[in-house]
Amino acid sequence: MTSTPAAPILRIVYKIHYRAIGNQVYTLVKRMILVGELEPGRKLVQDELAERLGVSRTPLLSALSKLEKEMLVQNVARRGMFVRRFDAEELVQVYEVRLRLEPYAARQAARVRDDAAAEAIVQRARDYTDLAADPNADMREADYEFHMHIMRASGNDLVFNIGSSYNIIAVANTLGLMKTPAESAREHTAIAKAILARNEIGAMRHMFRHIDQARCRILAKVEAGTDQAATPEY
Amino acid sequence: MTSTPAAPILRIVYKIHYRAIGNQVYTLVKRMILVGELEPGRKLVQDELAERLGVSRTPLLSALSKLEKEMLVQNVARRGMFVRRFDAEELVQVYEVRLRLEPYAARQAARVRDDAAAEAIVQRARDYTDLAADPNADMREADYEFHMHIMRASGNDLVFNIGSSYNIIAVANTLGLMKTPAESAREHTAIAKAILARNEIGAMRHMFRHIDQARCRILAKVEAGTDQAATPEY
DNA sequence: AAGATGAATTCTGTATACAGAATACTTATG
DNA sequence: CATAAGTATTCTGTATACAGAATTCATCTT
Repeated sequence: MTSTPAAPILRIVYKIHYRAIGNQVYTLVKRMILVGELEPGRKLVQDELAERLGVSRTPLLSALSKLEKEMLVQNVARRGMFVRRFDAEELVQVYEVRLRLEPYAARQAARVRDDAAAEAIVQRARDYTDLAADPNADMREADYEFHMHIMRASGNDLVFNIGSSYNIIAVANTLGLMKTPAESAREHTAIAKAILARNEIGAMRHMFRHIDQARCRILAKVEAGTDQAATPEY
Repeated sequence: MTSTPAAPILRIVYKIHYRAIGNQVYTLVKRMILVGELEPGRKLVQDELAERLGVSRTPLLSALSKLEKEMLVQNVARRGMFVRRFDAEELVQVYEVRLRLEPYAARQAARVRDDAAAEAIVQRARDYTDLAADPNADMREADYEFHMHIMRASGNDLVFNIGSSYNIIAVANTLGLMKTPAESAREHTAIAKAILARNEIGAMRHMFRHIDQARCRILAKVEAGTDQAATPEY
């Protein structure tokens, strides 16, 4: 933010966007998995996938390594990479993590006082609401965008990184375990409003409930008689 | 846990350990960074590092991709990979995340009722205490082991994965911002005892305080006049 | 002598090559 | 006809090769 007079400015200016193929491949494959084009359990034959993307196996390998760290693909030694399967049990774990991180993120977003970011969040809530009007729309992308904007606005890069890494948010919907879009839309709106109003506690609480409800819903499906408290202290 | 009679058992039995070089390289480079052999800001020249490890650049690239996702190295397009620099600000963010996840992990570990795991945690607390007797011992490894054992015992794979990915725990100590080993040793012991006693709430609270204190200490160093609440609700 | 210009070198990003494991296929064998 | 053995093929894991960007070094200009 502060100027650094001694720094060689040109370096930054003339550097036209260059995006390594490896990164593009990473984004593409990730998307292919999340939208279900590469379905869970499927083996990712490297030559095949590389050719399909028009690249060699080298950048593909980098991408798959990252996705492996994200737990989106699984590497079975000497057998290959497979799109990972998520069961409801694992989904619960994801929600346990989200339940701890996202309320904090929402609170920070409300605290940070970045009007542009707050507006962007409100806009994502609107987008979600608009899309929710269509009964057979795919809500995953919109949901992801809303939540990621909040994590971004929190100012905590690590939270943002974790959010985008383990964004099984999208996969959750695939399993058909989520609440109705209309319900979510209302909650998103409430969260966004609280952030815009700089209501830290409200943002945090709304987010907590939003995620906790989804979590409970999944939990109920996993098995009826879990003694898991509905709302843990932390 | 339940047996699957139809599954080909042999597959699992005869599969002798095979560990891809890529994974070994990943572990090695990570260690080299964490112990400071590859110091922050240093450029990782691929040929040089590959030769030093006795491998080609291909597996090294996979490893570096993963480390990039862990935020341990940074890739500057067309310039190379660099060991990332962590400032106190970023360290605070790490602690904000740990503050949300680790108390939960401790609570789960106390709930899970896995005696072997609980014993292992107690042992790590002992190891830490023993090492703390030596005034100029490097506590990082022991600290890491203690915390990771708890996350492992929580049964939540995602938490464990996040913990091992963003284990800037070690880097924290490097910056000399931590509390004294003796102090930590007492806290570790208290946490371990609570877990062994299946005291969920106690384990959670002890862990919370343990991390919160470290967090406050760092926060104090970052700048004296932060209005950040010492103990946020979530 | 300071700066600009251009050649030489280093190093990244990506493609290709190759050895051996895993798998599929084919042929023998009871 | 079912099973086993042997062979061919596919595919992973890793090494090597190569084009071009970035950097360094030497030379030239004013």
